[in-house]
Formats: sequence, C-alpha cells, structure tokens
Amino acid sequence: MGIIERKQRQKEEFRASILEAAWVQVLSDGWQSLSIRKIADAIEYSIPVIYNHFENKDAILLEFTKEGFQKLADTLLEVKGRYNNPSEQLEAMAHAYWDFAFDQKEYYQLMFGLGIPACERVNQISEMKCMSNIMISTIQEAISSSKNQNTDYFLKYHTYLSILHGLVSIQMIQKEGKPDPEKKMILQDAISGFITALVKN
Amino acid sequence: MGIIERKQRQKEEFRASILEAAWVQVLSDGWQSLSIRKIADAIEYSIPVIYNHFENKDAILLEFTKEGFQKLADTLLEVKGRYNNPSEQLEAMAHAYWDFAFDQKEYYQLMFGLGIPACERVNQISEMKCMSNIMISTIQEAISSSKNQNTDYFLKYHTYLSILHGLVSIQMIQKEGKPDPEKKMILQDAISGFITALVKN
DNA sequence: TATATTTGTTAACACTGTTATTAAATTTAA
DNA sequence: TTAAATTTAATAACAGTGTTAACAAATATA
Repeated sequence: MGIIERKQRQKEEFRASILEAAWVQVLSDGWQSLSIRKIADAIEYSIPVIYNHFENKDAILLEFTKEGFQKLADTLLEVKGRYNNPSEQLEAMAHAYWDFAFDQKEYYQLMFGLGIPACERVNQISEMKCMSNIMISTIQEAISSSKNQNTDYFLKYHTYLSILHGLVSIQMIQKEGKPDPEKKMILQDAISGFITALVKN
Repeated sequence: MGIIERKQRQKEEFRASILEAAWVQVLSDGWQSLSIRKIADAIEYSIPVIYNHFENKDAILLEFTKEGFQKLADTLLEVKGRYNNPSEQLEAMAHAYWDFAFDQKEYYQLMFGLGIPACERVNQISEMKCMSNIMISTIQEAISSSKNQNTDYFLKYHTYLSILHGLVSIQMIQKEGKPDPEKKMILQDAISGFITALVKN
C-alpha cells in the first residue's frame, strides 16, 4: 500500500519541477521576467496547477529566499571551520559573503530585495536567523578575547552585516557581472577596520 | 507674440502635473503600485498623452531618481557647511544621509533600487556624481589633515558610501517606518570607526 | 460497477506598459 | 474669412501579468 507514498513523492517531484523551471527562467532572464505562465509553459502543464503547489508567486520567491539564506549559512559555516581565531574567521567569512553574493547573484538579489520586492519580514525567516546566528556567535567569540568584554555584540553584528551588504549592493548597482578582483580591496579595507575596532578596543 | 512661450509653459506645467500625480500615488501606495493608468486617471487625461511628455515609465522614474540625488546632495552640502573640521563634516553628513533615507524613504528606495528595478548605470547620472563629489572632496580634505596622506581617497569614498548604504538598507529591509532613535548608535559606531581609521592611520 | 475525490484545463477577470489609428481642436497660410 | 497644415487628445487594441471560477477527465474508494 505504498500508493499514498508514491503520490506524495510525485507531488514533491512536481513541486521540484516547478522550482527547477522557475530557476532556469531566472538564470536566463532574471527575476523581473519570471512569470507563472512561463513556468507553466516550461513544465508543459496549465497555469492553475502551479497554484496547487504554491499559494501564489510570492510563495515561490519565498522558497528561493530560504534556499539562498541556507546556502549562504552553509558557506559561512564551512569557511568559519577553516580557522580558529575569531578575527580570522570574521575576515574569511566576509570574503565568503562577497563571493557568494556575486557567484549567486540571483539568490542575493532576491534575499535582500535588490531590484525586486523582497519578502517583508525577512528577518523572521528561520534560514535568515540561522545565518545571523553564525555571524553573531563568531562576533561574541571575538569579543570574549578582546579588551572590552562589554561590547554590544548585537550592535556589532548589525554593523558587520551592514558593511558587507553595503559593499556588495553598491557594487552590484554600479556594475554588471562580477567586479574586478581589486574591488575586494575595499572589502578588505572596511572589514579589517571593523575587526580592529572590535578586538583592539 | 508670447504664444510659443505660453505653450512651452503649459507643456511644462502639464509635465509637472504628471510628476505631481505620480508622486501622490507613490506616497500613498509605494512605487510598486504606481501605474501610467493611475496617473492618467488622476490628471483626467487619456493614457497616451503621458507618452507625449515621457518616453516611457522608466523616464518618469529616472526623473525622480535625479530629484532624489539632487535633494540628497543639497542636504549633504548644507550640513557640511555647518562644520569646518573634515571629520566632523563626515560624521554630520553620515547622520544627514541616514535621516534623508528615512525621511524621504520613497526617494531612497528608487535611487538605490530597493524593491524596485533601479535605473541601471546609476553612477552615470550627473546628480549622483554631484553627491559623490561632495563626499569625495570631504574625504580628500580629511586625508590632507591625516597622518597618511597616501590613502586612496576613492577607496575610502566607496567604503564610506557602502557603510552608509548598508546600514540604511539593512534597517529598511528589517523594519517598516522610521527606526528607533537608538538604531542610530549603529551608525555612530560604524562611522566613527571609519573616521578614526581614516584620520589616525 | 457506481459514487467520491482528486487532478487538470479552459476561459475569464482585472490588472499592467505601450502604441496604431482616428478624431478633434488649434494654428498657420491664402 | 476660409482652407490647409499641424498639433493634441481619445478610442481601442496588442501583448503581457497574477489569479480564480467553472467545468471536464482521470483516478481512487465504497
């Protein structure tokens, strides 16, 4: 009696095929031109079937938003694991963040609402919180081994993320494609300033 | 024979009325819901007349983008004039930037493509360059009176703008409306770190 | 086999930006 | 003043968009 299991499996495959078709569209023409109709066309089904698997278009976008934060969190965690010193970790994570943004530009734009309406209340998404926690814990560790143990870690987390996002998004607005490698000097400049202020004060 | 002058004047008044109607729409429902049809409805004319004054919808958005950068540039210049010391100027300008972003949220979102497609090649807009120059000149002055005169001013400008934009946009993504006054501590933290690094090194 | 239930399609609604065609008003020329 | 030229505006349409009500076909249950 594995019929309902098979049905469940097929349903999930169907759902996955919708996301797959959507992703192909996005990679080829960007978020702006993604439409339910094109997805339906790609999977060779009629339009309303998509609404059997997703409440609306936003639900599809939300799925990718979550995926994006999960991928970023995974990357940060992996990179963090390559170092022991919190300062080194924060620096390496900053570079990884930058690379993720430009290697997975479509994800990043969706996650942070660059050019398209982002899911409001992004910070309530659990995958987003997961990413935050990785950053926060590292900052807390850095503070533990710093001169001033009373530093507000949440403030510093916010500053850290803001610097990273600011650098990335300003860069993305101004130029198409991946930035020159030298542009990473700006990242290096800003982030080393932040880390110095965090540890030395 | 002031007929052509009158016509020219009327044409500009018409143009202004289009922008005025658009702005009312934006303030009440945001950029997302602005449409040519609603503008036409508001000015009580048919749709195609709008295309006699603007090539397309993007041209209307571009107009507001320019306006926004002009307003921001004016504000920064005014604030800068209140201080003599470059460090103080950079700090005051940072606070003015923050205030502008949240007081003129609609402008800011359009200028930096938060949630809506920004005009590509924003940095080619002259009003944008004007704003940049105000920041750059102040940074150059700060470098002149700093320890290391060889500091790359353009890199520092980019860092300065990125920090500001990052702080603002992360804040805007996470919360609706104007942020708590205490959130400005994050700005203070980040920007004073930047200025210290700029002048003391 | 007959009845439910799920699944998918057609067709429509209410929008969007944009434009070709046509009519009206206005200005210019005779 | 009348006729031609020009400007100005409106209607109606095209090609899209997200979403959904109504209906038909396939499948599962009784």
